[in-house]
Amino acid sequence: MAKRITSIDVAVQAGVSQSTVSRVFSDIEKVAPDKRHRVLEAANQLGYIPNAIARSLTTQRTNIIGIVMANLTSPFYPYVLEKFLQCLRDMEKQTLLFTAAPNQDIDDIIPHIMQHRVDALIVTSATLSTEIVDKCLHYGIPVILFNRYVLNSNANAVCTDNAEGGRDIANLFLDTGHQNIAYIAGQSNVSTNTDREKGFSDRMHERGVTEWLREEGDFFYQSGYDAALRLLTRPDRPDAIFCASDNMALGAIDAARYGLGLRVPDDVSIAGFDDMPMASWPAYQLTTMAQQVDLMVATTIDLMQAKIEDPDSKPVLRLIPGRLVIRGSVRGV
Amino acid sequence: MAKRITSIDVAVQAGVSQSTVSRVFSDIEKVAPDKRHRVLEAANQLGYIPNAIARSLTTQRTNIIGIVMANLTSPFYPYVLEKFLQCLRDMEKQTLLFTAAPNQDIDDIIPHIMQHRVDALIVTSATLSTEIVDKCLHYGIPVILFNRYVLNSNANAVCTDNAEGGRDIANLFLDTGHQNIAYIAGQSNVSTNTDREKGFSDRMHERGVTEWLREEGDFFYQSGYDAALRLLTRPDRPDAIFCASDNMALGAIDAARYGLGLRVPDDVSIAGFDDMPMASWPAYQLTTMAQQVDLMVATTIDLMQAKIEDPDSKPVLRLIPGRLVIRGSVRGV
DNA sequence: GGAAAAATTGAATACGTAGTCAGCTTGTAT
DNA sequence: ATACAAGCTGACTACGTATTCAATTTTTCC
Repeated sequence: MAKRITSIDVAVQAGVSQSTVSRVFSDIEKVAPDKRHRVLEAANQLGYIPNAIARSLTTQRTNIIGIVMANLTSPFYPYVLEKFLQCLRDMEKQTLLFTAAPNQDIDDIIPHIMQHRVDALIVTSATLSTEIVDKCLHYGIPVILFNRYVLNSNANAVCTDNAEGGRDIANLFLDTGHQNIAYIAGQSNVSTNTDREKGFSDRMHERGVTEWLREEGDFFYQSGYDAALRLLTRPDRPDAIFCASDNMALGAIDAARYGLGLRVPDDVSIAGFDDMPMASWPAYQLTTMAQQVDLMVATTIDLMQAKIEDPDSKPVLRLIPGRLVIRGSVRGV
Repeated sequence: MAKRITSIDVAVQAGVSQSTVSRVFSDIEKVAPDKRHRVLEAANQLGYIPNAIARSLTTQRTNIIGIVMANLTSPFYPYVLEKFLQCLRDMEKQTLLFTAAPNQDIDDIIPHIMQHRVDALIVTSATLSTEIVDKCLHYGIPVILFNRYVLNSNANAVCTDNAEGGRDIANLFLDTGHQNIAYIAGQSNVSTNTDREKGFSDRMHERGVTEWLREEGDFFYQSGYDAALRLLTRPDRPDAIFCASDNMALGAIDAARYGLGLRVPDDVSIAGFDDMPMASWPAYQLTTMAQQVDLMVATTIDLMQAKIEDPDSKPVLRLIPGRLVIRGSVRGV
């Protein structure tokens, strides 16, 4: 393993000072064309690659963005991650990715992240305590929550308008004349679930429906499958099920079809939430409330940039409307 | 935004030297219990968090592993990524994640990665040129290819035994009496495809079959759907299709069922490769050659560790056998 | 041609930590 | 009581770059 080449080596080789080499590579200050050329030549010859570590130490910027994720196994989040990676790559930022261990509190991994002095932290699918957010901000690390929000927190947040989405699905089922509607919840302590359920419930009440069936899952396929089995084997079988996630909706469809031999949507209508790629597959044709991921990601990046540039800006919650995507899993549309 | 707290601030507060603070946090050298206590107290009081950047600069280690991925949208790789993240987290390593832009050569992003002086680089779903691998090694950055290999390269590689898997699928179809077998290829310049196809072809020849149908896809769902449509609308309709990926196999199943009203496996048997989570869903019940992801990831990490500890160790290619998972999409088993 | 302005350059220093080395303290064996 | 070892501790420096400031060179404009 060879000696590591530093800017000083390049400087010596090119017959200039280390400052000049630095200037050539930071590309901001002016350097005379001939010297620039000599430096680049020397750098190329020696195989010099600037050391981002050392650079970060002096500039107090790492150009690294931390992303906290869970649930990489659900197909929705990989798509989100991919979008973030694309955006950040286009901005010449690097991405440090973190997941929490199954029973690990997200708050506990934040100090690890902070050691690396990321320029900002994007948190998806997990909620941070107000204290830890404030701690990050105190250290000058902006925090942006994606698809989560915490009231009275100092973190920026970008979120689908889950309540509105829930209302829309209630409307959809009622408009198409469904009589016996059920809801399959995700984990009931997660805001994405509670908001969707709240919107759904409110609209149901507004339109005069006061009772409906409810089962609880965990956002994943299997729980949707199981919950749907429970619902659809009842004597008062529902004719429509709103699932708090596409994952569960796909499980519900499979439960209806393969578990019980029912037809979707003839025997039971099923709607989901997210619009993950599989929702459009011929096998499912899931009618669902799409999250506008591209827009959400872009908004998140914008908020992040704004907060990096003006750390004192007030925290913002941006609600992004969902888009109802009508496919074939709800009858009567 | 407050002043950044450094080890010197802690040292002053605790009435010790900066060295001692460093020793307390690097946790290797001995420090008298009372001083250690005073340091920790002071650190806690001031909200001190060690600066990993500065640490990396002196230790010449970042504790960061780079991972290069493409195809996060195919459900197989998120699972792989999740496993890597778990393993690395357990080792107290951080993960810097990179994806290539659609038409970007992986070789071009390596310099960006090297700037950050990652301790090692894991490359999945992309192939590196021999030159760039050597460049990484020259800089002391071990490279481990995951599910890819390059002959005569100096990179370590961990790979499913794709050829053996292809042979096994050929055996499966022939043993169960299929007469007219087809193959749907992934991109034909990717080793995962060519190896699977080579194994499949060889075994077919060995067992006296010299001709079969072939279509080409790109490993993704839609291409499997389209290719299966082409195959299954032929007058000499195949009674078995081996798809080079589960993704395409699911597309093929949907094409058969929803595109053409055929039954799987009664009218056509379909086998895949990967065993991604959806393969086990009731809707598909896909018989497939499973890649032993956990074992592959663990092996990759092992090779990485070994190479970090002994940079001069010879490059190794580890073939991990696949496991045939029999479900319901192939008849006669 | 000369003065002033602009552009370029290099020396020196800061960034925050780890680790070396020498000195100090304490304990131990003689 | 003395010599010696062992255990701690602190001063100092390296890590590789960006950046400030002053010095130098070049350009511009009368």
